[in-house]
Amino acid sequence: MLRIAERVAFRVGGVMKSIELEKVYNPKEFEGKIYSAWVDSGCFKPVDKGGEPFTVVMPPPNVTGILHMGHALNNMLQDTLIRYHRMTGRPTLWVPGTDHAGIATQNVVERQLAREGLKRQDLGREKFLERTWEVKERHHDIIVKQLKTIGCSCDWSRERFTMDEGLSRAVKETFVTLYNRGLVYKGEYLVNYCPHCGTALADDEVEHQTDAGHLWHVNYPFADGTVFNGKNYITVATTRPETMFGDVAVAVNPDDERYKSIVGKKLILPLVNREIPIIADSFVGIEFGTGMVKITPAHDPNDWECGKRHGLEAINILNPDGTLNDVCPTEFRGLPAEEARFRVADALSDGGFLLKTEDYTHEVGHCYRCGTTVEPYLSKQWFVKMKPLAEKALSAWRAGEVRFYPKRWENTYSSWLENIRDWCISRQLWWGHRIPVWYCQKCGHMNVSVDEVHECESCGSTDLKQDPDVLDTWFSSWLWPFSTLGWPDETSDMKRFFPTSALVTAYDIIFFWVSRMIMASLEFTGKAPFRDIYITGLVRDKQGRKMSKSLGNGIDPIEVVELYGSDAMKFTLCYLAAQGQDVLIDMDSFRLGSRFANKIWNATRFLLMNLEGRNLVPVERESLSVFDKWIYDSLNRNIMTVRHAVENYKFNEAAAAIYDFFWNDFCDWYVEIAKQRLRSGDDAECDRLASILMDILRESMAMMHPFLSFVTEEIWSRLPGTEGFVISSSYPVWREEREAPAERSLVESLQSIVRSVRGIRAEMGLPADVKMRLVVRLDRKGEVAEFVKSNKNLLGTLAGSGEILVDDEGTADVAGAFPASGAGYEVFAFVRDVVNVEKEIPRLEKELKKAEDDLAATLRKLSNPAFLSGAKAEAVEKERRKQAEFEEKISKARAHIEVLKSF
RNA sequence: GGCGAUGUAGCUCAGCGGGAGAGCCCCUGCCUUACACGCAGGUUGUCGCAGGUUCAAACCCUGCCGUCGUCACCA
Repeated sequence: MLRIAERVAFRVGGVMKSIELEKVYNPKEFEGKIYSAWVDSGCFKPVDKGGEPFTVVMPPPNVTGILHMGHALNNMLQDTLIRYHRMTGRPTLWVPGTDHAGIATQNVVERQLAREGLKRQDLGREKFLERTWEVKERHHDIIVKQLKTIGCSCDWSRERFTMDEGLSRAVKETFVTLYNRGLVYKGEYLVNYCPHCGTALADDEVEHQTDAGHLWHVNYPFADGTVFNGKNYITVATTRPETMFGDVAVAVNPDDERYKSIVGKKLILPLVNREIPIIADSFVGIEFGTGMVKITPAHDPNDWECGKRHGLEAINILNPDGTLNDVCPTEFRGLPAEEARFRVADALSDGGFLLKTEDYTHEVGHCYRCGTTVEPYLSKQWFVKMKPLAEKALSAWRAGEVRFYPKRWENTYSSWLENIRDWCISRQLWWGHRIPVWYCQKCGHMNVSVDEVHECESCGSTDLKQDPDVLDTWFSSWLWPFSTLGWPDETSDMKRFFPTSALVTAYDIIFFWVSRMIMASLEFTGKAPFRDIYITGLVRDKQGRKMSKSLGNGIDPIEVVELYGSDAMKFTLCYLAAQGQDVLIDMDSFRLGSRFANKIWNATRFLLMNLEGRNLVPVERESLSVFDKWIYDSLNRNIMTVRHAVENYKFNEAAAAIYDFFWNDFCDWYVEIAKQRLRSGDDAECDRLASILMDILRESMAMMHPFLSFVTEEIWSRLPGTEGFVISSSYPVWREEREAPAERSLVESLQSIVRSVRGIRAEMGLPADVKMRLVVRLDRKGEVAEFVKSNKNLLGTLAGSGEILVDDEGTADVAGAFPASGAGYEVFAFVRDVVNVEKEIPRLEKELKKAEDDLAATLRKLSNPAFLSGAKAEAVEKERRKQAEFEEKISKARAHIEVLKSF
């Protein structure tokens, strides 16, 4: 990268020298250096030029590990947005940060300890937390390094961590405020409990899987010897016989005619000989199983609700570690539930209580962090009352304050909010925000306070104990968009950058995170935290499978950078990131971006080589040739396409437009044409052309910068006439004066002729050194004819032909020449000796057939009175034009076939 | 079971009311004064199936089939 001073010297030096670029595009040479230069010059910080700010807060990666491809996709798309908006002149802020990821991080540390044969209790809370902070620091450093490696232009001076002092204060503030508003409460409820992690989980932290299990049919005898249907017992079916020790009733549906007579009777619970009643409750399905359900309020959510309705006791049969407790008969105490299940079944069988055992697959909840089967478990926990919060989030969405891209995710969002249940926020973990509640050991009062309490506010006792639990990790994440900007303080960042503009995240955390952020933000700031929500697809392998450690199909983003460079990765991901679509990739996919970056590099190299002896001049619109106007028109169109695409989160459309413009229009046509013009020997013309080439190249770099940040910056630094960094330059704008439809049409005609001639060459297999004599017959006189005539040399170069006659009178002798045709022209190549008639006639016949089919379709429409009266005028007009075109094609093709047959 | 997505060239996918597209792959020539990570040319499709709406449907509607994702307390 050249320093700015050197570049200025190029500019004022008058006559240019050739600027040499290394022969090979080697991103490793400059990506690191450029990133440092950006950071050093502070260009990731917002610059206030007066416009409306554009703000994004980065979804904070968990400090449990390192970044995967999903993070790379996410952050690279954000970077593209950020760079684009920054270049449009808006004060642009991207806030980076990381998440402490409570349970996940704690698990990482506990796994480490386990390898040393230790448990967290062996270390004690303080030592354990020290160790966790070390893990956090280590992963944090790796994550930051990775984000820098992939080029994220976030403002590192504003980096945050969910357990920072400021954010911790925000968490406490939130908890206390919600408590005071009656939206946080403590209560004894049946919660999801992971015996492995030793903590309660929220409903959405439970993943349901289909597990193979059994359905045991167990007989419960009547207590009073009642005989019912010829038996002195009834049968219930259960998937979890071990929970029978917690049974307090058997329920039937009140409308179940079969059992009306036995409701109220007592049964004997086998193995423990406890009496339980038969009750009627409408939640019982008449159709399912025997129509009888054992009721275990402490271990099943339905039974819990049912028990509450009937005032039944909840008997907890489990220890916190998932083993059976002292309520159970001695022989089962201490056994893990899973093992106890079979032992109890055996015991039931031995006692003659087991009627039968069936195989049964059903949905079972598992911990989303460790995969252990989750137990419904009765315990005292803290909850957030969600309904009032959800209402606000729903109305904000209905009012259009948040918008999803793609829109369909709104269903996911709204249906979750509409069916919301209270959120269990206490976790029996050590890593996280300690619940800001102090229990008075004397009077039992709960002191809820942001600041540490030393004296009970009720009785004044100093004997206080803080709640040992911590808060769910999402209880800090849901504040992220404003806690990172300094809330609850009224900071200048809050005033300036909140609410933020866009959120980019994956769909798997819409519930966990997106909707909760909206709820928290509305509750505490009164505003939606962001306007646009762009939901990315998931990164998958080429077979469409999720990338995972266990499958070993993951791709390390850093390896991609090593192999292809950050630009190649970002461009490829953008190119593949169709809105709402998953991104299927393998390592080779990134060759797309790599090839493109290489193309840009080499095109630049070529153009810079040609600066030798040139004197760069201002580009005057009036002096532009048809080709010049055409390329500016192309650039102009693409600028509009890209701007529109980025502003609507259509990254793939933007990337495709860039690719198409730079590779096809610019390199394959404009630069190829320029090559010939540069050989003219006319210094003034060459100076002008070199200036235009530099102009287009410079503007292209700016246009492409959000997508290929490093290579465009590197090239920018080598181009004459550039100042500063491209990252801080202005995004190109569409300009009306650049529109050139007439010139576009002329160039397209010429392109079409060139392609026809090339087609003939290729079909004939003509060696490069054989120059064909050509007649180009134009159907109409006028501009096109003049244009082709004045570009005969160019046509010859591009198409590889010798002497060319442009015939707009239709008089040239073309006897024996090989024909080809397109709209408005025919070309005749004098290549009789090498024509392969056998091969060519079928090809032309195929063309003819296609044209005939097209014509037939067009005629069908035009002969349909309904079409003529019902269709828009333009549509009818277009069909007429098509008719003429197809007829022309047909007549030419027929003639050409005759010509060939005569050979 | 509810909801949603998706089915277009061998592969990955754009297009979403008026002439079937891209990239990769494949085939044929070319190391043409940047790029073989290249240049030029070419092949390839009952646009899942069946109905309907419309002058016109890959595109809108309905049903079906396939695939995937999500939510859901049925013992």
